Amino acid sequence: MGVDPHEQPTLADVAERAGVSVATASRVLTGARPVSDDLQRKVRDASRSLGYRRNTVASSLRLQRTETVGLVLPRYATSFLSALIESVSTELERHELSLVLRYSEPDALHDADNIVSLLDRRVDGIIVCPPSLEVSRESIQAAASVPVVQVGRFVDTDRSDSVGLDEDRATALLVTHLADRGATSIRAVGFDESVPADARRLQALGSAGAPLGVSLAAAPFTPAVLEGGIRAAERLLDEGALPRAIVCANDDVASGVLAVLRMRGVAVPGSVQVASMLDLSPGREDHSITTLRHPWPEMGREAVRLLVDAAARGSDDRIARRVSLAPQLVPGGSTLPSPVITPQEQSA
Amino acid sequence: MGVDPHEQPTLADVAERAGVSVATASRVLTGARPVSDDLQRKVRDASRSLGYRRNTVASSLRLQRTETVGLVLPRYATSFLSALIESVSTELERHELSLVLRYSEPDALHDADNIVSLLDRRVDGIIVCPPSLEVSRESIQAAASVPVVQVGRFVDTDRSDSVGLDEDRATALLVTHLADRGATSIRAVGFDESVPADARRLQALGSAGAPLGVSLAAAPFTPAVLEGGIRAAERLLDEGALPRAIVCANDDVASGVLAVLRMRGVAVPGSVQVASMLDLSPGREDHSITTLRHPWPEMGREAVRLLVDAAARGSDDRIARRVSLAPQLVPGGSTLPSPVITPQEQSA
DNA sequence: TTGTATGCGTTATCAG
DNA sequence: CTGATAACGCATACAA
Repeated sequence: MGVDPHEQPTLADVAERAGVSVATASRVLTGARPVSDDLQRKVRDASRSLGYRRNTVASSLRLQRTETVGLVLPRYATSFLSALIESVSTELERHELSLVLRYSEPDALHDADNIVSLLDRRVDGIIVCPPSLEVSRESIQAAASVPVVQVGRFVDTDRSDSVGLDEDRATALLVTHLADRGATSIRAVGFDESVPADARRLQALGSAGAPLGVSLAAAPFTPAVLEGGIRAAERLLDEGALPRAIVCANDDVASGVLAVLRMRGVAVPGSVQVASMLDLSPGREDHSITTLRHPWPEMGREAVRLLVDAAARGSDDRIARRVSLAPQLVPGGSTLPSPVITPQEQSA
Repeated sequence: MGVDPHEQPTLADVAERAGVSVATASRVLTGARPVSDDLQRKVRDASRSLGYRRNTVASSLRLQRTETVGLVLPRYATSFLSALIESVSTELERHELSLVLRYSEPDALHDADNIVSLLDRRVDGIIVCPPSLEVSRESIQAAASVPVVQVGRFVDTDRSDSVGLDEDRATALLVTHLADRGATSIRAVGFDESVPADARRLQALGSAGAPLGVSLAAAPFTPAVLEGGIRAAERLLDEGALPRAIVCANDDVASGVLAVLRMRGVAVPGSVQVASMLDLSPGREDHSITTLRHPWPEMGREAVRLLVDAAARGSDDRIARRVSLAPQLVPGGSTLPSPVITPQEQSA
């Protein structure tokens, strides 16, 4: 049993060196049970001088716990999610937990495979950002043996906690921002009414505007990309009836709209204000467009919090908890800097 | 030994059900050694009917191999790196390897801690994007027990492979692009000559331009952010001596420069062309600025390739390999669409 | 407080 | 080809 310098020393090596049993060495190093000061010191010295490091694999096998959490993300939204990855990672670190990351294709089977494979690794919990609704239902069922929390969307399951976005509140935030700045009519660009999520957003825009006296109309659908914004803006200009505000599906659409309006000499935000409902580059600090930013860092933190809590509580009384977070309104140069003073207020 | 439905079945359960020894069950499931067709079928049936899944923790302990690799990223560059994370993850998946992710602070001790902690988890290899040069030297020494590959920067170590960027080639690409489009003078904005990396880039700009008859001058340093670009452009305009081309440290600086030039009525790219040396939002397809994009996906792939290869070769004859990748020139609206026809060419 | 012995779930060695 | 058994490295029940 020569001490090969390239092999990691084991607890047995430490114990031998310290002249104690492995049990004692273990107890000193884990702090699980009281050990006399004398042996305590001997073990620590031995450990240090050998450069001992606990083998977490063996430890995991024994403890039936890996101190590891799996994070499953949809592949095709990667850049949005880097903030989420980082916050989850940071928050896990605070709990001495490791993060194993996995991407899922927009495909049910692969998604479930992913979770199963994470379970094979005996992760202590899973955070999943569901790529689609029906896909994940079964995946999450599959993971019933460990706590799961969903983040980013709500999926109809009563076996897992979830943290999502309060989209209606987000919409109201944006509409109020525009109304405060004098907008009396909104045109929505880049929304597809036949897609449930978009339909819901349009609906929310409408209901938020109504009490404020803001009318809403959806522009004919164009794709939610730069070119879509350009086409929509051109059509709007040709029709000749510009609204006081344009709300776009995301930043790219808004960029397109903005470019066309300015090129054609329309003052933005002077005569028309433009805003986006989805910030596409959360890492950047480019305030050219007023937009709604998902609170990814907070969502990550919250997800970890739920997970750790669920793990601590054990599997009894598993009641699904839903946490809603409001997005952040990031004011930019495409809407007016400060509220317009209305005539009523002036006379007051 | 009641079969608790909530406990994962073990190999022993499968063996019992199939009426064979655990050894045989293991052989069937791993395919390590030949087993008679009859027993093979029995074991598979038993495994399937029990929903058996191999416990990779136990497997790892036995095999002294976790099929896991660690990825260490600097925290404060997160959004740039999401493309790297994804490509590394995807490529690892092809090799049935799991990714455990960790962020490092710009701080030597923490960086080393990170690697040690990964080693405690017995990862089979480590990919690290070094936050700073001297920091990582020791960290990488610490990881001598497993293969390490550095990605994104070259650190002077002859014990690890690395994949980096061919910055000089990148610079030449950009300068040629500008020269082809009629630029005869370049002003560099947002570079700090006292920072070695920036000094090197300026030098590269100069050497690339010289043979093409392009002169280079650095503008007085302003920070490499939007405001820095704005201030630099204003100063340039006040001096009254505009160059034919402006090369900025990154996209943000370029945005600032662009905004000021256009606001003050300077035609871009008509009279002045503007380019950036660092694409800040690789996820986006916004072609408003000509820029250089790091080939993150390719770098990730290459890093995994090196790692897997190193692991296969074992620790003998560890000669450090360096692979350099050229960045991609992404043409945008801030430089001319196609090369200018020079007088010589016209007369030819 | 300390030591002995056992098991976590797999895989590999060694006989048969 | 198959089976019994010994590790892998650690943590704990139990005995002292």
